[in-house]
Amino acid sequence: MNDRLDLYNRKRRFDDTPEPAGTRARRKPAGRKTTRQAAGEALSYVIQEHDARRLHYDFRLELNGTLLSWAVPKGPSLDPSVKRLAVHVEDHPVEYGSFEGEIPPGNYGAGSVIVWDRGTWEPVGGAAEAARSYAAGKLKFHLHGEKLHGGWTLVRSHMRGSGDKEQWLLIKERDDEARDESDYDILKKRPGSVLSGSASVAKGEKTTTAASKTARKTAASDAKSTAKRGGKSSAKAASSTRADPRRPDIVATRNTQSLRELAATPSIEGAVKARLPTTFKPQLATLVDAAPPGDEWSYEIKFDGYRVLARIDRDAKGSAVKVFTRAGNDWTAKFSKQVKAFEQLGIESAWLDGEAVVLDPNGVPNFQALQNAFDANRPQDIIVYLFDIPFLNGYDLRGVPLEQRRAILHALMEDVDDSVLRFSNNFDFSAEDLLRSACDMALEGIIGKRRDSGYLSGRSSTWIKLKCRRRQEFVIGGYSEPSGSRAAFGALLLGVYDSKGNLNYAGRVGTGFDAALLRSVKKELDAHATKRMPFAAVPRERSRTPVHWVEPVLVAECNFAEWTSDGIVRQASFVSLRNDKPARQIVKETPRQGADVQQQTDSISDDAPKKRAARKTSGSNVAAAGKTTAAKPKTAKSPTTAPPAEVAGVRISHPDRVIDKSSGARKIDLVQYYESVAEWMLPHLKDRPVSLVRAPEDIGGELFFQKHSQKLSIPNVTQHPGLDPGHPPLITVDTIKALVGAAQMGTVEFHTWNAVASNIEKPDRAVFDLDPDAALGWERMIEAAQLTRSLLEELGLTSFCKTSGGKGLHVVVPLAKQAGWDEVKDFSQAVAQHMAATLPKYFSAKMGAQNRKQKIFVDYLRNNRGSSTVAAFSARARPGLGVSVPLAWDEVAGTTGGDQWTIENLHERLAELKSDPWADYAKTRQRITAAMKKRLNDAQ
DNA sequence: GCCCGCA
DNA sequence: TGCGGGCAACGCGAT
DNA sequence: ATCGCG
Ligand SMILES: [Mn+2]
Ligand SMILES: [Mn+2]
Repeated sequence: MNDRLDLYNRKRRFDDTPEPAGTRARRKPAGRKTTRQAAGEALSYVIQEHDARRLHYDFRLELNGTLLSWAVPKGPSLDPSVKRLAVHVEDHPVEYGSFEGEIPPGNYGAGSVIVWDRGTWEPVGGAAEAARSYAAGKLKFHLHGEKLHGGWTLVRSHMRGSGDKEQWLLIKERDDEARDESDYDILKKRPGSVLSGSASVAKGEKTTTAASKTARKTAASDAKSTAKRGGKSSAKAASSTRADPRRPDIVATRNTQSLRELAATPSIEGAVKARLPTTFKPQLATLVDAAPPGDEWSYEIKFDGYRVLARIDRDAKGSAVKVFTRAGNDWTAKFSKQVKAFEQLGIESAWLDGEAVVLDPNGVPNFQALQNAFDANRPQDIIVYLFDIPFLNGYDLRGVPLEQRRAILHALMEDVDDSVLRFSNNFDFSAEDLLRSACDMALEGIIGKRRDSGYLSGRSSTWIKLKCRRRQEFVIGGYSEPSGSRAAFGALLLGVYDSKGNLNYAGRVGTGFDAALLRSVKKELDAHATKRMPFAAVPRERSRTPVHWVEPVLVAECNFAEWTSDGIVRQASFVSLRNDKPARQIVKETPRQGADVQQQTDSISDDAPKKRAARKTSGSNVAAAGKTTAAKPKTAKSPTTAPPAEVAGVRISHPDRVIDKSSGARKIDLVQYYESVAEWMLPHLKDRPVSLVRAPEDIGGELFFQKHSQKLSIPNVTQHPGLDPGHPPLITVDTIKALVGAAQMGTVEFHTWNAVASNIEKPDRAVFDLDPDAALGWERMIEAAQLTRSLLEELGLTSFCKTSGGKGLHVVVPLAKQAGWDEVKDFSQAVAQHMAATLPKYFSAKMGAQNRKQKIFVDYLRNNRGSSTVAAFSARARPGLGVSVPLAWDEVAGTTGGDQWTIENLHERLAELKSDPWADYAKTRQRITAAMKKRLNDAQ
């Protein structure tokens, strides 16, 4: 039986998509040949470019009446040295090979499909042999397509892809058709469809695939062509049509040349002679949910990037150009390429305002890519879009209308190197149209600015931002009980079906309802109440209130900010119940990717990457006099603590709340524990960025991980803006007040980075986190720690041991702040791998439970930049509230478990200690040497 | 635990 | 006023 | 290509 097409047919709804329905592979209309090869006909070959969730190329070869298919994420390469991953996917009907068009949202594989190449293929050894080769996992063949020719190999790798997908590799054979990837990228050189007129290649027109896919519908692209047609400068065009007639506009009427002359001494109306300030605060946009009426606004695309201010001053001693973040951090060093371009603007002095972005392969600004570019120190990948010029050549232009400032800026940028510096255009469309286009293109939103406004530092209403919200239907699978005075229910539990028919949990929505809606929705919920949990897997969240299930038949339309990578919606807001669509058809809709923003718009701005907390370094240094200074060990529980209490000068709310049911420990006990160990603990926290595990209710309830300062919520912690680009400041806990303050805020665990804030790129320690298979006895852990120590010692490194407070031990290696993150990480990986290689019965260097059966996982991954490990003396949010405790090596053998000490009993140990078991830690001066690396290398 | 957005 | 949601992100390894 | 884990 040939059932290979069943899956394909099941995944699609044929009444709803323009794709061909598969006829049975072998059952054909009368008169048609049984199979092509039987008749000696050539076998067809096709590559379809499929712009689905992920852009990929479907590589298909006809054999035995169907199309064998692989998804090749990166497409084919003519370079024999380049292997391209090809994920084996289900067979497709032969007819599908000529399909080109849109697969509507909601259908499997939604997105656009074009036939990128087609022709015939010829298996080496003939068709009969091909079936065997295919089964054996190695196909050699020749292609006769319009784009691809010559010999190719598809080989099944030993690797396995996700699901039950086989991983194959697509490789060009060495022959006359082969080309070096670096000198000929066929995907770039021959984009587009080989069918019909959309083959831009035919005309030799250079078009990116993303642009060709989306250009047709975006207002932005129209904007560009309009601007292009209208003249050299769209900014100029804009101002000439929009200038306020009451104010004679000396800028609007000028051409570029004339504007540049004007720029040399911009003493125009509104400009004031002024010295160039040394610091400058940017103007920020206010979030609004609807565009204001009227045409006084011009719009720009909101970039998902990082706000930068450039200061140019040729009179300055030192370098003329400096680049600052919004918070005023000097990031000049990260923008070496851009600095050169700034120098070439021919400006004497200025403040320039813009946004740094990295465009992803689709031409969409991508914040993650930007971070990567910073991390990898690749300034050449970064493009700075400039949109304003508040100071120029001795004049303060903040009083000059926006349009005129921008016209001058644009003129100045006429000849700039646009690979690193660009002018960000504006669009004179209706905000609605532009926003829709922007959202279509998976951009974040748009920025509106009053045409006639001056430049106002800080948050203001003359700049606004309109954000894209996603919107789609969800299946309601349950609801949580209301709390307080809320009626009916708290939130709806949402789900979407996947292609296999599983209803996957997709988060919850608890807002957007008014009282009437709550009531009417509840009525529906009650009508469909069930004991049966409808999701494929129980949602793994911990709900604040109990949940109830309903049959998965109700459909809720919601809007939301975005999907998380876990398939959960963020910031969902209820819109309405829908009964026009069967629940079974509700699937995750993915926004269309693509749209080369750079080509289509040249546009830009935004106020800042992500929300960033307001600046504040709180007065943690104001030492509270007397009683609360040094930790006076207050070990025992306070017998009766009348709420609210005060500890170390910090008010403690709900002191008597039980936070650990298993031990009965109360919030005040944890707070007092931290107060009592502050003296011991603070040296481990000081100046070290910290992530917090917080449990505001109790450790059995909702836990969350906090890496950045949340607005100003935790009192007394120190904030470090700029260390983690694009995020609110990182936090350090440097004082007892901060420590207790954090505990007051529900912090249970403190996890520290392997570097200090003052030298964030140079880790000062490496950590080996020994994680045991649950089945192993503690002796094995002791032995493992000692073996780890021996190896390190052998290499010449002194190490220190502490309990984890949970199940294992940590071995910590102090290092001089010398090597970078990568080097330390690579070294620690080498150590872990060496251990796994020499004692494979004892150690594994691979994470994952199945790699650790009867073994101990040497977790070196804690040594990544931004990773953290639970700090010494931190409690753990687990039953019993274990504590991570530093040990002398000669004590290790006598330990009984990773959670041997708890917030309850640690004081006993501390009271008995004669000296700090880690007394030598601070004195240890050592670094990773080439010799050490070599020994590890040679050994393995 | 607290800030924010929404009713 | 009171409620609910957010409060990390990234590498690794499996399938 | 995507999921789950830590
Ligand atoms: Mn596909
Ligand atoms: Mn561990």
